[in-house]
Amino acid sequence: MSHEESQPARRRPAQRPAEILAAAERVFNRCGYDRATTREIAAEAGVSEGTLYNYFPSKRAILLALIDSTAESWRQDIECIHASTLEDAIAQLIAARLRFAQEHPLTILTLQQAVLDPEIGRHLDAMVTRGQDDLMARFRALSASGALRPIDPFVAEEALGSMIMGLTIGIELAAVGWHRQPLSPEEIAHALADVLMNGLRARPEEKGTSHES
Amino acid sequence: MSHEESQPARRRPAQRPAEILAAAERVFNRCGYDRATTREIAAEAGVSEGTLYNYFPSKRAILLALIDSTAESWRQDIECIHASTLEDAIAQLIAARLRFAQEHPLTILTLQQAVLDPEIGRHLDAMVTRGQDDLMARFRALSASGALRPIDPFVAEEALGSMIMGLTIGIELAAVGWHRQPLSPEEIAHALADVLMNGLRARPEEKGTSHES
Amino acid sequence: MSHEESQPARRRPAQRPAEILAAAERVFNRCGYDRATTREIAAEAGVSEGTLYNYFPSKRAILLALIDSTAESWRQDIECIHASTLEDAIAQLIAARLRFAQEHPLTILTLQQAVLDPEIGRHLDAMVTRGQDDLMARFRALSASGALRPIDPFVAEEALGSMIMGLTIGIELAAVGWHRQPLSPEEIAHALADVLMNGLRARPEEKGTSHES
Amino acid sequence: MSHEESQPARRRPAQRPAEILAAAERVFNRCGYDRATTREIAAEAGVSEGTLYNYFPSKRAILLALIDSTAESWRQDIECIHASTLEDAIAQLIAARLRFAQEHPLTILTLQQAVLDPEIGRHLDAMVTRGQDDLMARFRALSASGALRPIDPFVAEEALGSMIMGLTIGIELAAVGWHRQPLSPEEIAHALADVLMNGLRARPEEKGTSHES
DNA sequence: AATGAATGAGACTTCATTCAT
DNA sequence: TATGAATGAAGTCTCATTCAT
Repeated sequence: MSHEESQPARRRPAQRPAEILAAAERVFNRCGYDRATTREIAAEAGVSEGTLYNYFPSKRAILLALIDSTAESWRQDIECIHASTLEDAIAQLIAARLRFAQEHPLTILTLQQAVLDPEIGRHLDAMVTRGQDDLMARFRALSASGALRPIDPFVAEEALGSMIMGLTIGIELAAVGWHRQPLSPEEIAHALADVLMNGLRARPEEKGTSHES
Repeated sequence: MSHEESQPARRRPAQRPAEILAAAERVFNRCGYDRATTREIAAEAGVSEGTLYNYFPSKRAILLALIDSTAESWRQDIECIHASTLEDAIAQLIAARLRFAQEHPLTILTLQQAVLDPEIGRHLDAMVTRGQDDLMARFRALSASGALRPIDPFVAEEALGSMIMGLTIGIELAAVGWHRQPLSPEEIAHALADVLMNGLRARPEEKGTSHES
Repeated sequence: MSHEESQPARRRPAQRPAEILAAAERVFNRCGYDRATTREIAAEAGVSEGTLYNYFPSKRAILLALIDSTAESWRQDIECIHASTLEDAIAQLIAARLRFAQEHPLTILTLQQAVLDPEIGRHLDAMVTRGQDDLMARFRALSASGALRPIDPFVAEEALGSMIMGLTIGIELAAVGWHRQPLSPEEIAHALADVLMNGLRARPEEKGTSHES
Repeated sequence: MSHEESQPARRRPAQRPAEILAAAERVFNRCGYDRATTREIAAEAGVSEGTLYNYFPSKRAILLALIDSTAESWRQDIECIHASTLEDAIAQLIAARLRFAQEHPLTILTLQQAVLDPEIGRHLDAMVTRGQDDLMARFRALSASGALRPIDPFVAEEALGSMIMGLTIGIELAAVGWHRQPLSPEEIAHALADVLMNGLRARPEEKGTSHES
C-alpha cells in the first residue's frame, strides 16, 4: 500500500532471519555475546527490537542459530580442500581457518564464551565434534597410508588442531587491536604447514631448505 | 596461637585480598567475567558484598589483579625452565602451560573474553607482551645459534605459541566437560615437542623413531 | 475522541517527558535532589523506574531539564513586566518571583543544592547569568536616565536581587512549614518596592533632610 | 603509657567533639550534608570512623550540634553590634553576616537543605527564630521611637532579613565558584544600608550623596 | 508482521552504622 | 577509648522481554 521503493531490504520478510543473524554476528563480534544488547542487534539489522522476537524466541536462540550457520561454514571449508600432498592440505586448512577468523573476528571467542552456558555448550559441542571428526578421519587415513611418521594419530591431530585454534585466536585478538599480526593468512599457513611437516630442527644433510614447499 | 578457628571468614584481614581473588577466579571460571556477579563472588569468598569494595574499587579491578597474579605465575613457569636441549625446553614449556590450564580451568577464556573491555585489554596486553618477549628472546638466541632450521623466527615462535594456546584452550574446554583429553600434560608435551622439532613427515632413512626423545 | 481514559499512565507518549519532569519537580521539592530516589520519581509519575531512562539518560539529566524549564519560566516573568514607573516595575518583578516561589516551592533550594554538582552548577550558572543580565541591563538603563540616585548600579542591582532571592527562600521555607508569611505576594511586593525606592528613614517634612553618616 | 608526644592534637579527648564538629563543618561546606560521608569527616578530623560514634550517635546528630554552634555564633554577631545610628547598626549586621558567609561557605545551604529533614527542620527553626526575634525586637523599638517611616515593621524587617539572606547565599555560591562578588563585605554592607535607609529614588534637592561614608 | 514504549528483575556500587579487637 | 573491617540496605542504571497499537 505504500508507494515508496526506497528501502531495498525492507520488502523481503523471508530474508529477515538471515539479516538478523548477520547483524547479530556483527554485533557479537564487536562486543561479545554478553555485552551485545538486543537493542543494538535490532538497530544493526534495521528492524525494531520487537521484530527480533517475531523470528527468534530469545537472544540465546539467536546465538544458537549463529552457531549452526558458523559450523556449517567451517564444514564447507574442510570439504573444499582438494590437495595432492598432505602439506598442501594442511596449508589449505590453516589458511581457510585463518581467513575465516579475519572475516569473522571474535567468532571463536564468542563461541567459547558461550560454552559457559550449558545449553549452548551442548549445542556447540555437537557441531564442532562433527567437524573435528571429519578432520580426524582424514588424518587417520593419511597416517595409515604411511605418509606420516608413526606418531600417535591423536597427537598429530591435536598438534594441528591446537595450532590452528591458537592461531585463530591470535588473529581474532589482533582484530580487537590486541596484537600485531604482520603476515598474511597464506604466508602463515605455508610456513606452519612446513614446520608441522618437517620440524624445526636443523638437519645438516638437508641444505638450502627454505619455507617454500 | 590464636584460640579461634570457629569463624571461617574472620581469619586474617591481611589474607582477605587473596581470598577474594581466589573466590573471584573460581566464579569467573564458572561463569565468565560478564556473568559473574559481585554477589556470587562475595558469597564464594564468604564475605558480604560490601567487603569486596573494601579491598578492590570495582569488579573490573578484581579482574585486573587476577591478571597480574596469573601473569606472574606464567612468568615463573618460564623462568623455571632449565633444559639442555631445545626439545626439552619446549616440552617443559608446554607441560607447564598445560598443568596451569588444568589447575586454573577457564582462566584463559576468561582473560580473552575480558579483552573486550579496552582497559582490561590494555592491561592484559602489557602483561602478555612481556612474557611473550622473554620467550621470543630465547627462541631467537637458539635460532641464531644454528640449532634451528633457517626459518623465520617469528614463524617459529608463532607456531609454538599458537600450539600452546590452542592446547591450553582445549584443556580448559575439557575442564568444562566440553571435550575429552586422555593424555597427561607430560605425554602431550613430549609428543608435541617431538612433532615441532622433527615434523610429521615420514623420513625413509630415519627408521624406528617413536615419540620418545 | 479516543475511547479510553481508564489507564491513567498510558495517555500520550509525547507527554511522558513533561509528566516525568513534573513528577520529578514534586519529588525534588519534597526531598531535595540527593534524597529524591528514582524509584519515588517513577512512582510519582505513574511509570516504572525503567521508563524514566527511556526519556532521560540519568537522574542528573532530569534535573538539568528541570533547570532549563525553570529558567525559561523566569525569563518570561521578566519579559512580561510592563510598568510606567520604576517602583511598579520592581514591584511586579518581586511579585512574579514570589508567586513562582509559592507555586513551585523549594525549587530554588533544590537548584542551589544542586550547585554542589559541578556539571549542574555550570548549567545552572549559564541559565541564571542570562536572566541576571537582562535584569541588570534594565537597571543600568534606568540608572543612566537619572531616575536613581547616583548609586553604584552594581550595588543597586545586588540590593534588589538579594532581597528577592532572600524573600523567595523565605517563602519556600514557609511552604515547608518552616516560617510564617502572612502577607500576599502583591502586598509584600509593593511594600518592598516602596522601601527600596524611598528608604526606611523617616522624613517628617519630606524634604531635604541631610543624612548623618 | 605511650611515650610519644608527636601527635599534638591526639591527647585531649575533651576536645574531640569540637574537633569533630569543626571537621564536619569543613566537609559539609565542601560537599553539602547528603554527599558528605562519615568516612571523609573522620579523615578530616584525624580520627577513625568508629570514634565518631563514640561522641555522636549518628551523622544527623553531628549536624544538629553544628546547627547549635552556628546559631550561637550568629547570636553573638548580633549582640556585638553597638552603633549610634540605625544605619550603622544595619551596616554592621550585614557585614557580620557576610563575613560569616565568607568564612563558613555553604553553611546556609547546608542548613537550608537540612530543613528537608523534619527533625532537623524543627531544631533549626527554634534556633533561627530566637535570633530573628532579637533582631525584630530591636527593629520594633527603633520604629516605635519614630526613627523610621511609618512602615509596617514586619515589612521593614522582612526587607532587611531577606536582603541579608539573599546576599549571604550569593556569597556562598560565589565561594563554590558560582558567581562573581567583587566588593568587600564592608563595602557592600555600607552601600546596602544606605539604600535601605534612603532608598534608590533620586531626590533633586539632595545633591552629591554618594555611598561613600 | 512491525513497532517501540513499558516493564521489572537484577547488576554494580555506596555508605551509615556496628562490633570484635 | 580507638580502631577499621564488616555489613547489608538502598541507590542508580541496564536490558531482555512483552504487548497494545
